[in-house]
Amino acid sequence: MLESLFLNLGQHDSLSDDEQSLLGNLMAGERSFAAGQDIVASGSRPAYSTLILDGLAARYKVLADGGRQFTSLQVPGDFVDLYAFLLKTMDHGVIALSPCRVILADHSKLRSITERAPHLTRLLWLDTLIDGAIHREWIVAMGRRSKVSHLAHLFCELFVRLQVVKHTNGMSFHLPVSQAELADVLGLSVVHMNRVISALRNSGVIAWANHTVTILDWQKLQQIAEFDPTYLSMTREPR
Amino acid sequence: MLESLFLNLGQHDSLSDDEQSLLGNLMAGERSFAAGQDIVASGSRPAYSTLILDGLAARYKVLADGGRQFTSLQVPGDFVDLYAFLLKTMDHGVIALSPCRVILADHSKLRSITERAPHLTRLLWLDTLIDGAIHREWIVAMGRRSKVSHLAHLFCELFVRLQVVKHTNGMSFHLPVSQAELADVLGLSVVHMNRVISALRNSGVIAWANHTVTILDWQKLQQIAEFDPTYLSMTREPR
DNA sequence: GCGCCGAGTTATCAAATGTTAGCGCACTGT
DNA sequence: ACAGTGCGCTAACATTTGATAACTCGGCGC
Repeated sequence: MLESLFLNLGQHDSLSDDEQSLLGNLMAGERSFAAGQDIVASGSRPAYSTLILDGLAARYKVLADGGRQFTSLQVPGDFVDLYAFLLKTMDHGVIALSPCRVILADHSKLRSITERAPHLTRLLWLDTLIDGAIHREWIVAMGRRSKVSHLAHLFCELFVRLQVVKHTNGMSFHLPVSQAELADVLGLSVVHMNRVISALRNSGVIAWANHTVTILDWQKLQQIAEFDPTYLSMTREPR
Repeated sequence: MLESLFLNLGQHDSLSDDEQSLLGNLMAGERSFAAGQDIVASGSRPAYSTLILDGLAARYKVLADGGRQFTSLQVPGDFVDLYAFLLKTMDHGVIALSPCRVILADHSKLRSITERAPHLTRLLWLDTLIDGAIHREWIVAMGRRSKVSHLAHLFCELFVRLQVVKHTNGMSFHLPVSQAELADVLGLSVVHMNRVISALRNSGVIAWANHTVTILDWQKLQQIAEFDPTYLSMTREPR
């Protein structure tokens, strides 16, 4: 059941049997959320962190004028709020974009991992660091890429991340979001989001229908996005 | 000499004498960089992480068309690349925006801290988590705030962060950046950056001259920015 | 079968933002 | 004193992006 977690953490360095059982022991209490439901509420002080087993979720903040901005997309094998273990208070919410199955990690058990399992601790720390690296890439995309390039970059990132946890199907992956939700990822109006999507479609590098994205020209998509996966740290080495 | 590091880490939870001496032992090898010099090069695999003792630095990426985007600003007491300890390869550069005095932390010594000092490890982890929280706030600002609000938010954030390490002077702080550099923070053209700065100045909440920002109306600046410092985790509690 | 409703799409116009160019001022080196 | 240079600032115009509205289409409940 924790296969996607093992695939995710294990891509960076090998996980010993002991570590896998520590993780198995850590994760307990499966839950389900419907699309649109809050998985973690802004302002709360959760006593556990949440791992996605299945579904798509996102972190978000809402401003006074009602504007919403997603700050990350979370796929199976991702902790959506591992940082809450040390940050304590959630300064933003996490929402299920599609029906989500999740499993919980008690903060007290996480703490005992930091006391007793340094290597596993470093791998969990690394997981949050990659989170940060993705944030930085999003900042660059929002600030200095064209909107088409930004969207292309997002598709590259999602494809690669989903591939790691075996949630791609050939050159396709499931993306259960509306154009309005995607607009809250890129920081655009819905109308302009539609224009950008049309442009990327017309360039012939992707198709997107029935909530499924198909990459028609991976080479060219990467070029448009100037995609360099270094920031995802997808190499196995001692950590 | 490590006072700003102690102020920075110590604001979140108390640092024992043992932990302070561990940190003292960790940090060695002072260096200086001139404004405009790279402190860490993109693509490198540093064997140590860098702490700022004095000066202002920034992480950045450069795109193919020459566009540059800063992804963070780093003040005294900040590790500019603590994550490189686990991420291994730098996917971006770090530049000195003003003359910088820094001190280094060997990655091998950092690793031994994770093996032997769990509480200090958690505080260092926390430091990188706050980094991530700041990134998320920047994403929200870039995506959904007006440009004036974005700039106001940046000033709020810098003021509060500099206050923690005692680098403010009343309601003023030193900000040794040109408008062109600031444009690379907000993701704007230089011309538009100038318009935004003028607008914020004309609203009477800040003054900015001789590389010194003075907050004239802290209340109103926070309102314009919708600033909520929760994300900076500035409360002292067990971590 | 019928109508409602959400999502995608397009058109039109307005506002925000970028580009290019130029001016003035303070600072610097000669 | 002088020219050169970096930086802040402004103008004029082009392009991108947003706001509003309307139309289509398919799913879904009645």
